[in-house]
Amino acid sequence: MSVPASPCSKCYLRKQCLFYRAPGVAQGGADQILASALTTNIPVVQGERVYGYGSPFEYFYMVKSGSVKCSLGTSAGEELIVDLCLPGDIFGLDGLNDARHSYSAVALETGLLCKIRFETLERLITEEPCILRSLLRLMGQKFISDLRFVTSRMSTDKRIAHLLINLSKHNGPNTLPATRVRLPMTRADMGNYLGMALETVSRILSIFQKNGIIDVHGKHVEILDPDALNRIMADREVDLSAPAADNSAQ
Amino acid sequence: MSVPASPCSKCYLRKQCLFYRAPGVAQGGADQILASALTTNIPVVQGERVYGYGSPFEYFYMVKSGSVKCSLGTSAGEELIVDLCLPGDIFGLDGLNDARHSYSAVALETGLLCKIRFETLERLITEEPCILRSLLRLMGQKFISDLRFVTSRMSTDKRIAHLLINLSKHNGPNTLPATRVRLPMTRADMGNYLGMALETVSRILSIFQKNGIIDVHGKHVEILDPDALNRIMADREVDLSAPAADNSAQ
DNA sequence: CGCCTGTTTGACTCGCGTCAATGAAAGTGG
DNA sequence: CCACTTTCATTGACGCGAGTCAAACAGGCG
Repeated sequence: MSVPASPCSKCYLRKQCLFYRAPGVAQGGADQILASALTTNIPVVQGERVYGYGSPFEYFYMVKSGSVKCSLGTSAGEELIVDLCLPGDIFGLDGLNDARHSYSAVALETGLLCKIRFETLERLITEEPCILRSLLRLMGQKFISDLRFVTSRMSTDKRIAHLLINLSKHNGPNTLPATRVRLPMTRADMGNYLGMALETVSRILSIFQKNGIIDVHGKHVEILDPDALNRIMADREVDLSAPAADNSAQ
Repeated sequence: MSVPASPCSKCYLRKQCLFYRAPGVAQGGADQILASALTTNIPVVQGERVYGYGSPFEYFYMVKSGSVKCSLGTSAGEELIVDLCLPGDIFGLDGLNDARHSYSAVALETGLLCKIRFETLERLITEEPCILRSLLRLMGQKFISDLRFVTSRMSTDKRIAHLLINLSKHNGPNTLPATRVRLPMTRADMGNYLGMALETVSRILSIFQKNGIIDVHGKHVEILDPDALNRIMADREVDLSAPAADNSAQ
């Protein structure tokens, strides 16, 4: 083909990328569509706001590296983090119901984003119906997030276990091994996201550490006993009262 | 026109109906599209399951009268009500991410539903792009539900106030006045939906009643002091310790 | 009339939020 | 390179909101 290779054809996330893996689109065709519509590798630094509440809705974004929090603001000035976006995740869908964003999106870590203009995507959908399927499936995924169940039903230790397991599952082959997790956010943000006080986050991480389940150093967590984490999350009895590891030499 | 009038042209919900009010579609055209695609006035009785977890995804539904709860099941057999659908609301979008529903939908009250086959809707989108806008806006609305904020940040009395206000706002001109609310669900379901114990629901309703804010009789609630409800929700100090009304004769 | 489901109310307990103080780490300027 | 400031994290003490357990009550239905 005489079409120039899209920048996505070598992206390490291409297998999980919404736009790239649109089912039913021949790869060459998808590349062509992408090359014309996507803006790739947009750098963002930690704390940078990608968009704010009420700002005009123009793009869908994807996290290529780093992480992004999407949060909802209140009249009292508090925030509620409603979505945590890691590499491969999409955000920006909160602008769909009117022409403005109802969340704000802030980079938790320095990284790279890709984006596609919504109008372009709409046009592409009418030209290539299978993209609609992809988009709807993607939105469906965001819908059935179990976060609401986690925050409204699970005890605080279960919530932390849940988050740790989720983060470790998110580690791809190109990143850390599944037993090493980098917490992308502060304790305050974790608490906000999980619906608990930041002190509780810290306390539970300490308890897990005392029991030899994990090893915490700031934002870096080593999962020593994944089974224990799973047991905690699965509601089976786990004794979190007595230290299990011989940390006495410390 | 020789096209027969669609059953929707006289529906009392037509102004808020997703399919009917698709913007940019000439009314006659919309009617025609609807007549061919919608199944209207499907009766459901209280407790009837419209679809269950894992059942094949075929339709989008709309509540015409009555109410429907959408809930997520857990391995332990509990349920979590994630959506409460009142007349004019859409449900069924939980089937979008794969070909099966991830929620179950159960009628809370006897009423009528309308439905549209998803495949048909997909085809209509490619023929009439403005329907895509409608659908996406609708999905966007579901996204930015503030329920997560309510359940994870507000105290239990605020949550109840929030629900009562929402229900009263939902009363259309054809239904009850804004000061009269019919609770569509049991205390247990309310608690489940709002993330609290059913006893707490009952207790708070009683407290509101003692303070002369509402008058409760089973599922029927008369809002005596809407301002007080709004103040409770808005975090301003409201004294809920002493009875304000002269109910001593009771 | 008794059964069953749903509601109300009380008593008790405890998980976790709040307040507070200290410690560690990271950024800032001279 | 080292003081200073600021942000972030940890740990303890304390109290309250709300869950759990339990019992009595109301209403609907066969």
